[in-house]
Amino acid sequence: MHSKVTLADVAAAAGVSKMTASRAMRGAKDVSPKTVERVRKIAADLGYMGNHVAASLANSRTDLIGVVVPSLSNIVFSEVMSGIEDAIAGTGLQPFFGVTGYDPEREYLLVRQMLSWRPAGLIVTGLDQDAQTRALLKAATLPVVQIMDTDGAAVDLCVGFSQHEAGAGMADLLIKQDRKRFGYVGCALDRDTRAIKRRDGYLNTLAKNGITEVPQQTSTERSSVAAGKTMTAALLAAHPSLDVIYYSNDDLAIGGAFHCMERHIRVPDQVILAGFNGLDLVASLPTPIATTRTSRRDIGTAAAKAILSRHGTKVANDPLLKTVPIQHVIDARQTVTAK
Amino acid sequence: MHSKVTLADVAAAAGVSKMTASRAMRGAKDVSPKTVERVRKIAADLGYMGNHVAASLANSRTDLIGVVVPSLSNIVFSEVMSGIEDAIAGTGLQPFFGVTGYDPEREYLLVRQMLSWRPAGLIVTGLDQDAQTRALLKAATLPVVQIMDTDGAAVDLCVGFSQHEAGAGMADLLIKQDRKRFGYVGCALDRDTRAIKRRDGYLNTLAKNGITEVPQQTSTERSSVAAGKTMTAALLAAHPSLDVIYYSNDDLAIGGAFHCMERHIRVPDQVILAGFNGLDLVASLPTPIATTRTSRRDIGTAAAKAILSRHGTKVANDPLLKTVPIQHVIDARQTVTAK
DNA sequence: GTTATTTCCGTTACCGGTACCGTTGGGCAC
DNA sequence: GTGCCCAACGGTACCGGTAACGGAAATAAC
Repeated sequence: MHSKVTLADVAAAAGVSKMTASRAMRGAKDVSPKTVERVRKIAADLGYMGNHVAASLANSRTDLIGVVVPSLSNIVFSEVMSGIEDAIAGTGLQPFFGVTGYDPEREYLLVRQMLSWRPAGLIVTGLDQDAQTRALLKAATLPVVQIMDTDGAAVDLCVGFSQHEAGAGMADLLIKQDRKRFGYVGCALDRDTRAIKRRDGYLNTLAKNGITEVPQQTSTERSSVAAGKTMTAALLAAHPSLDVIYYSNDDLAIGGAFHCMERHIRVPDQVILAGFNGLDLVASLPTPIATTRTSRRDIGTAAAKAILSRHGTKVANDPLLKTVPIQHVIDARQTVTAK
Repeated sequence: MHSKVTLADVAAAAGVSKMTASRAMRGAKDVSPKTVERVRKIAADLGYMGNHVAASLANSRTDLIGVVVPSLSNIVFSEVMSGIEDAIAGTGLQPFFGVTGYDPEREYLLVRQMLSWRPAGLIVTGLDQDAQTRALLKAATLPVVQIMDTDGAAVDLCVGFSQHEAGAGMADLLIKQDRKRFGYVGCALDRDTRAIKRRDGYLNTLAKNGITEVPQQTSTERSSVAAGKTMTAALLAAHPSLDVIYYSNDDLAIGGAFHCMERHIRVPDQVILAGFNGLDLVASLPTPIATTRTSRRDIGTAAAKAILSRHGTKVANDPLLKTVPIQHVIDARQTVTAK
């Protein structure tokens, strides 16, 4: 039975002490090349497999990195995780994740459970954890990176961009297009705090420009192309004269684009549709829609690197606030300028 | 400093032994309710947080469940992970994942690393691991679930459907539409073994029906809507008379649909576009495209449940092969029949 | 040849919990 | 009061590794 082979067995078979066997397996110093080779050969023959659990307990540090995201059905978070993966590939670190479903209580339990694995670092989405979760994160002696948002106070490290400014920036850009009748479509606004911030930024900026009548179509269901389609239909039915619709994200905006294609509503001549995220997909749409490009992958990579730079360090380094650039575009199909 | 509070500290503060404190915290038997309350109160005051690493070492079993997927940029695997999450939510199990990028060598290293965490179970994508990885999985004394594919021999448990039959089934359905000129567009066929199986099923079935001339447009780049668009353009430029194009997945097919919209090629009258996966998105497309609906979430859920059912069990139960149904449709927009 | 360095390996003491078994004391039957 | 039983708790020995330190043999320095 392979999995019962322990380091002591290997050591015994090789005629060395457990300690030497350990060093040989890890490639540590103070072992002769001959011994290393012999130990490793025997380990392979015996089917020995290291035990991370014991190793982690012994040197009181794991190679785990916890990732807390609100959802997996949103491709954006997959891309963030993908960026994390890229950054830690080859470093021996293992990501493990949990999904909150935008539920603060679940987030709290998740963070607790993760912390009790004593990970090397924690990456959590957003800055709006509730009090108990924040307390937990603050008390933890490990690097914590909050991502995707910079509107608020970070517990430790922070990588993202201002969601409020994202909404405001898109509003500015839309106003410059000389439009008059602005609408809004959003989902999950009861729990997606970042979507709320974007909407607030959007509405505030419109208000500053004297635009206070902004018909909205909202729902608590989760974002999807299908929802975008039906909600656009509803909004335009009630307010046919709208010449701008801002959506809480690209999925909804794509749904809006599909609705307009079917109804032969000219986009963007008659109505500009503006989403958020800059999904790859929107660049291929037959219809030009506006969006805000965000570099999710870079955020994941930067967050993971921030943890890596602290890995092994006992003392806390400089706190970090990294703002990644975003880019507002009226036609998502325009080529991306290399940065 | 919170995180240095150990169970011994709690025990000392509560005036009980470590053992009693341990039992109190876990809600085990043989502790009086009064003591439990007192210990827990003190633990909370001290900010005590359990240590999964030590606990796992002590009782030699973890609550981790490893998930190996080839990619995260494909929404399909996010959905699988989402299904896994659903199944284990509330059970105290923690998923941790790794991404192979369709690279067998990386998969091997990943599986090794995961196994050295002694997880409660392992979920890996596909049946086509290389020899060394298979050996590793076979030797491991834990439930291993291979998902997404049933064409081949499983190491232990298996949840999925026949990729070969999926391709064949779609070919059958397309032939029934009375089409004559079949084409194919695929990406990543150098490494995505499941896509290869679908194509083989497709081509085999066409051949059985006397259709041997099947123009193909392939690429090693990863699937995307953009790739689908350009590859469709290329294929139709070379073979304008095609009246069916089968794609290796929905992303490419959607790109094809977008191309046809822009060029005013009538879909499906002039050409049927058939994808694979049944992404939610395709149901909202203005243009009807064909697809095969697969229940990714169910696969994830079933895989996780299979592991759960063995959790804690020492002996191996019955091996399992669970085939989940798939559904071929010519118009993805048609309503999904409840199962 | 003697002393100062390396090089290489072993001993000891944990890391922070839990399983297992033993012990204590109070309630109850008689 | 004696004996018995069970609830409630404690002592000990690990789980499988690694850090820290120490010591002996081999090499270098003089």
